Amino acid sequence: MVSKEKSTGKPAPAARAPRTPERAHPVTLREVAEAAGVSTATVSLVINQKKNARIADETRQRVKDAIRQLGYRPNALAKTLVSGTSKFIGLVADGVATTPFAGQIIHGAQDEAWKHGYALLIANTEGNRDLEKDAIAMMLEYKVRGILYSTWFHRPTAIPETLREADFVLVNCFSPEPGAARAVVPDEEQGGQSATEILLRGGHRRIAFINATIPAPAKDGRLQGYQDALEAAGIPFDPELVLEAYPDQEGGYGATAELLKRNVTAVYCYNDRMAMGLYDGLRENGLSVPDDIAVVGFDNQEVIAAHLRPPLSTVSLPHYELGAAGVRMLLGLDEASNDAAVKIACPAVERASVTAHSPA
Amino acid sequence: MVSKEKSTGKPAPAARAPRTPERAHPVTLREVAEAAGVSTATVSLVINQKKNARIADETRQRVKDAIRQLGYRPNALAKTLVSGTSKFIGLVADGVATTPFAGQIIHGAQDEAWKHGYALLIANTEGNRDLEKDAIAMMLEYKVRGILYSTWFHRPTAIPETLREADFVLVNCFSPEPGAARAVVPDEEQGGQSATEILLRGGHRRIAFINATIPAPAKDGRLQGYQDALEAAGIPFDPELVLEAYPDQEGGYGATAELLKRNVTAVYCYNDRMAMGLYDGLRENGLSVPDDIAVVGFDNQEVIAAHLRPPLSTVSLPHYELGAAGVRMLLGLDEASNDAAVKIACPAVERASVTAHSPA
DNA sequence: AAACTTTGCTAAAACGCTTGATCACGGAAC
DNA sequence: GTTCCGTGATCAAGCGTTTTAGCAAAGTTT
Repeated sequence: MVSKEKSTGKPAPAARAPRTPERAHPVTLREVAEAAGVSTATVSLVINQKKNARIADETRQRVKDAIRQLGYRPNALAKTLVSGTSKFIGLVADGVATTPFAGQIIHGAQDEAWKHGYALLIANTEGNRDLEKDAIAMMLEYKVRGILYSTWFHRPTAIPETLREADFVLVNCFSPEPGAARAVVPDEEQGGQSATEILLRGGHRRIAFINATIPAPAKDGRLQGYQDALEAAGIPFDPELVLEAYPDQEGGYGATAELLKRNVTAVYCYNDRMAMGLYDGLRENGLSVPDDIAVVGFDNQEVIAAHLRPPLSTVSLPHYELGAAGVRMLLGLDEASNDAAVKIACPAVERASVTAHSPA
Repeated sequence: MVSKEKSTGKPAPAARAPRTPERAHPVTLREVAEAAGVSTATVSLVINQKKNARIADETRQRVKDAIRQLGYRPNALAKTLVSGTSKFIGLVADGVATTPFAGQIIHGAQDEAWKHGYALLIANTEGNRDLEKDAIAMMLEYKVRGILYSTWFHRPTAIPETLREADFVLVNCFSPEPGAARAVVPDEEQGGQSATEILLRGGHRRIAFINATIPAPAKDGRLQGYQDALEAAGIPFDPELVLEAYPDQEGGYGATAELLKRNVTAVYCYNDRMAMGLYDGLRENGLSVPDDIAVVGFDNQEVIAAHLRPPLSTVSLPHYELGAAGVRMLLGLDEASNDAAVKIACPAVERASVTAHSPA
């Protein structure tokens, strides 16, 4: 019974299967053209809805039917070959997943790229310079429109040599050499100011700031913002109220004792993790948030901030926006110069760790 | 002074700039060939190191020099056009960033794809069916080798019609119709068993399980694993010890009172967020972890688990591995059938919330 | 009825690359 | 002095599109 069933006609029910044509080679323009009895040029014109193309309605319909019939999908690769410019944007990240943050950069970049008809090509380098070089090479070979070079925390970065072969934008990082590249970063000063203002609005006057020990743009910026907010409120800056600790849960916890000596009613922590530790420290000292001490953090690390008891007021790092803005800058839709990084606002997120009304 | 400086020769110092040639059109094979004084075929042969190509060493060197000189980058798009098969793998995710988890799937998929010479094309759909359709269409047009369809939490899913036009694998989800598709999911049963075993190894015999209220493969699987572990340890299953609560911090906190009535020495929580809430509840009742009550969670949500006080023992959801395994299945490197989802182990992560030695 | 104009469509080149077929040439074998 | 062979390189077709120039037929002016 295993005879050649070549010319006997298809026995299967799916006589002209529109889907999954046995995973042969994909349907091409030419095949559509043949099916519709026209030239490939005509099919192309129909597909691309060229306005000044003159095609009879009847023909147009015939082509459309053939396309549907065969389940034709245009080959985007071939398209870019002739047009010369691809519709790819590369995103190289030094830690896609090391942190919950990086995902947001991808997300923002992807949404924005999509909006303009671009596809995102991502590469994760985990900070490995060799991988990074390969990743960039790959992107260059795919003739990306440009590359977003991003870091998972805001910092200065050296620009890889090969990156310069492409149009590129730094995201969440910047070059220490001025004028070297376009960049988009979070506005740490404004963020620090907003964080402090949450406390000021709560009626607090003696506000401590637990800063990080490790140097970073965030360290300086967030402090500056704190000072600016105080100044705007007419409160003299007291260096005594600025502590420093390692920016994690342990650091926050460990800073409790020092903090309590300062006799403050409110604390602004460098980040949410420190705030989380501080919560533990305060609790152990029988103090409650926000009644005894109001707390704000920074970063809006959802999993922490939204779920602490009480939920933590904080300031968001605008990772989604950074990704999106990076794409817009790359495509020339947003203003940007090499001379100064564009700063994206860090919006305040108010929760229950600060009471709105003034304390005693 | 705005005269035509066309034929006056380049005044700029960079006479034969090897990098960034004024962002003209990219250097092509032909240009390299001309520079080296050979045919494009020869250049191609040199680049691809064809073994049975006979090229004189002298020529080979000349070509290589020209490539370096001009900063030539092969056009990967053109390459795939002629070879017929692209080097793309698509990843569609319903929540790249909604959760810290999804990033790990991307990461794993990207690393593995990379390893086999593939580039990852990602799309984030936020569960929007229209977006999803567009995303899949885009990937089909880029002639991807296949598509990874992933969800941010383990669940059954309907397979989008267009997805069938490609080779695909479900990642972190599965089709309710048996035999419909290859899939890779976390091994919830084993995970639940491992979580329970951590407590058993700690010497505990009366172990509560706070399960989720919302139905999910995880709910059933994690319970099953708990029962399996007890049975293996010769401990009769007591339904009284299984509570249910909404799987978040509030739920865990709210379950404290009920839990304390059960008179247990250990608790296994459906997830880390519940454990986080439970910590608060226990603390309010003057109980300490792990001395009074040992706790394990599930998910290994780093930001929580590693930073609670004490750090939480838990079980990892293998998102990275899911992404990587998905790619391997797609490429046919791992065994896989349509009949049953491949399960990836959820490794235990022991921290300080369970003491190793037996309690009173 | 001759001269244009419009309409509907196609031929063919081009995009950057790979690859099987082919060729010229010098040396070895007969 | 043919014939054969190995070496080193080129030719040319083809991958799936887009796009410009152009052609034939039909319609519109004079």
